[in-house]
Amino acid sequence: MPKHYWIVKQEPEAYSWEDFRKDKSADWTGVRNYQARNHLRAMQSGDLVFFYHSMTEKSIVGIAKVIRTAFADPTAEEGDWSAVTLAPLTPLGVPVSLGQIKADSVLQKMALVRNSRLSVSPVLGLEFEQILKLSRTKHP
DNA sequence: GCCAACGTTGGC
DNA sequence: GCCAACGTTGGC
Repeated sequence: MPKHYWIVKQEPEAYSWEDFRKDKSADWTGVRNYQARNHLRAMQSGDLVFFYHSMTEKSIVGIAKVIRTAFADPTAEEGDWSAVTLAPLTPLGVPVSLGQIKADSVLQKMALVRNSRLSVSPVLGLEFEQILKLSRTKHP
């Protein structure tokens, strides 16, 4: 059982869930924000990670898994930055939109909503379950 | 395309 | 150490 849950954001035009699925795994590099970096460093092997499409889609589209914990980001030319390796686990049955998240009493307090600019944020167990529940439910 | 929120930088 | 200016991100 994973101990922690996370959410990472990505512009689908830059690197989509579909790209990720084809690659089978991806090094999560390029994070240049200390808060986000610290979240990367706190990830443990087997932790589950929601994959969020920002900008054009604004929806959680899949679940990934941490398969390698934090290591020095090879793309960083200077500074103390970290990366992890993620692998796609499963797409969500129905993507969960930011609109749904904001309308949900459990989810509207999510770090994702409170700080929309943070590219890596923690997700509570309760929030994780609630998102899974929404992803199994069709909505108009 | 605009703007709000946030982070970073640099002058004092 | 404070704060104004600037840059970046992402929602609308």
